[in-house]
Order: sequence, then structure tokens, then C-alpha cells
Amino acid sequence: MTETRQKLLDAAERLMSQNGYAATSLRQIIADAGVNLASVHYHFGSKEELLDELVMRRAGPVNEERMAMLDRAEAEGGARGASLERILEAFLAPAFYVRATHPQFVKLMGRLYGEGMMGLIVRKHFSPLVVRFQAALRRALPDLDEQELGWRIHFMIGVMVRAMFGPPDGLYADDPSTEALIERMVTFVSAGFRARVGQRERVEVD
Amino acid sequence: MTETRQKLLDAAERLMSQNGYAATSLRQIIADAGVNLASVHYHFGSKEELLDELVMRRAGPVNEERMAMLDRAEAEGGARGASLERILEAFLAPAFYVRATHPQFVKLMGRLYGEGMMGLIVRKHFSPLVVRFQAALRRALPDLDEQELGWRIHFMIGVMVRAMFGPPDGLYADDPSTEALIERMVTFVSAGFRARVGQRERVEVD
DNA sequence: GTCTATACTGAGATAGAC
DNA sequence: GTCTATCTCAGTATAGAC
Repeated sequence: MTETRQKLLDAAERLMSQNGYAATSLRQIIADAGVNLASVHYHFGSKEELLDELVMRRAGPVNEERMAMLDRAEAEGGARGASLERILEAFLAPAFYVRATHPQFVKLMGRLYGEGMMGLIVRKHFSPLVVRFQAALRRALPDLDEQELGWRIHFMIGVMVRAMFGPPDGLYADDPSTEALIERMVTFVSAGFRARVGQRERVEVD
Repeated sequence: MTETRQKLLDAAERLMSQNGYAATSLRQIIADAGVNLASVHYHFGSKEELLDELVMRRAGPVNEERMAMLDRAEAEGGARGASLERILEAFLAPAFYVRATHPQFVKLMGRLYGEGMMGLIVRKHFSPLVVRFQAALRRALPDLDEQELGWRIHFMIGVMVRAMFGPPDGLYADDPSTEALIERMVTFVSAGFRARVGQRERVEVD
């Protein structure tokens, strides 16, 4: 990979994580990277393909880690299969672990999901991942019907995207450590996945 | 309100619900509405202010309905306050009831949240709503600490936004009725709100 | 008060010289 | 591989007709 490519990807990641994809112009990016405007189209072809490479250079390793964690969870679970919590953790945690080395990337992913820019990338690169996790969840929740499972996965993505955006707007919540945030998501989402259909929990809290 | 204003708002709602805010140009909107380009700036001042009016002409009534449902839930709850499920339903249901008369508006709201365009509008117009619902949840979940509650509200918004976007991408989920969708959200989210902190549910599903 | 015509700046994309 | 110049289309602004 040439130096120019690197500079463009780094500048785009930095700027887009702050302002989103649409609001970040190629002219901002090339100014920040110190290269010529036409080099974007020489190296990537378009703004959208630049984004594709930008996402995949980090999402690739994230998805490999997700698969590896799911492997371990299933190995430990033996014949029962992996537990719900371990499956959810395998999916959610690696996406936030990258905060340690590339904090802006996580925020960028949240923005991209929100802007609808992830749909294409997911269809293009994430298919094996989606299939495997759906199958694992299917097995962990055998009583949940297919439609309901699909919607709950959809809801989980919503929770993840929101968490990637950062802490809530108001003054009422902190910015927790990565581990605490993952714990919060898994606790919330696993309870949601386990909820009985058509029979809301009516127990009063203590 | 003049006819031109109406036409612009209607055209913008239709087009933006399909392609999002940023990807919809004023020139598309004025072509669809059959009016002159400059009329946008005469009537609204800018694309962003057009959006503000567009959102509030429907979100205004939605928020009033939310307040009214919360009033009823608290009246029924008496001294105990409203139940968690009723609070969540009061927040979520009215946002989806508008599908009956204005189906595109719900999708538009999902897109706008995703694009980060709702932040400003929420701060400008939704403050009383946020305060009231946060207080109601606080009361329904007295054992939950403030930070945790803030994050769980954040997560709920994520679920709502995802549901507004429409059914999940894959072939694995249907497009349910509004009532069924609300039921699904309330079931999932209420279980998440009730989950015990730092003590994940370990019960196997039957 | 309302609308039309037109111009200004900045976006993404592209062709061709070097 | 890189750069200059240029194309089309975006949001915005204003002058002036009715």
C-alpha cells in the first residue's frame, strides 16, 4: 500500500468519525492528508469505495475475532451449544475492543450504520458472519420463532449502533470503560432475547 | 399555510423518507412539488429549517399523544406510579401509530435519527418530553442507578430507530402489523430495563 | 406577500498532460 | 502515479416581476 493511500484512509477515518460520511468532503480529506484531489479517484475510484476499504481494514480483524470468540464459546458449551450471553458477547465485544487502538473507528461505525452506509458493506463482506451468528442464536433460543428472532437481532444492532455513537446526550450518563459498556449491552440485550413472547413480564421490581 | 409550503413539505417528506436527508436535494424536492427553487428559502430559510417544520408538524401531535398516554398510565397506577410496560408503550406506540395515516413519516424519522439530524430537533422541541419520561422510568425502576438508567434509555432509542427503519434486511423476518411491532419492542425493551445489573440472567430457556 | 430568474460557492467526478 | 483543469450538480442568496 502506497503512502498516499494510507494518508487518505487515515484522514478520512479521522474526519468522518467526527462529521459523518456525507458531511465530510473529499476536499477536506485531501487537504488534511496533504495530497491531490484526483488521487482519491486514482486510488479508490470513488468516495464510496474509499469508505469500503476504510471500513474493512479494521472490520476484517474485528469479524475474525468475533468468529474466534464464537468458536471458543461453542467449544466450551459442548453438546448444548454456546450460551446466549457468550454468543452476544462474541458479537458485541470485538467491535468495541478496537477502541483501545483506534477509538475513532468505533464512532465512525456508529455513524455509518446510522447513515445507512453499512447496508451495502454488510451484504458484501459480512454474510458468513451473519449466517453463523444467526444459527448460534437459533440454537441457544430454540423456543423463539424465526420472525421474532430476526426482529430481536435487528433490535440488538440498534443497541450496538447507539452505543457506538457514544454516551447519551443528556447529563444523565457517564462514559464507561469498554468492559463496562459491553457488560451493559450484554445484560440489556440478553434479557431482551430471553423475554417470553406474548406474555410480558409483570413482576414488580422487588 | 400557503399551498406552496404544503407542497414542499409533502414532497420533501416523500423523497427524504426514501433517500434520507442528505441524499435528497432541494432541486429534486422542488421538481416533485412543481414550484420554484427560491421558494424554499423564501418559506423556510434553509434546507435544515424545512426539515424542522417537516418533522414538527407530525412529531408535535405524536409527542402530545405520548404525554396523554403517560398521564393515563400514571392515573391508573395511582400511588405506585405507572408500570414500566405502560411507560414504554406510552413512549413507543404513538411514534408508530402515525403509520396508519403517514407511513413514510415513520421511516423518515428512523433515517433522521440515523443521520444525526434529530439531535438538534430533540434538544429544541422534545425537552419536556424527555424530562417527564425519564422521571417516570426513574420511579418505576427505583433500584436502577442513574447512569445505568441513562444508558438503557439510550439503548431503547436504538431499538426504536431500528424498528422505524423497517424490517431487518435478511429474509428471516416479516413486516408485522403496527400493534405486533409495538408489542415486540415493549417486550424486548422492558426485559432489558428490568435486567439485574452485574448479575446476568443465567437461567436456561426451559 | 409571493414567486421567478439567475448567479455564487463548493461538492464529487473525470480527462488528459506530465 | 500524480497534478491541472474542467464538468455537473448541490445548497444558498438576491434582484426584481407580479
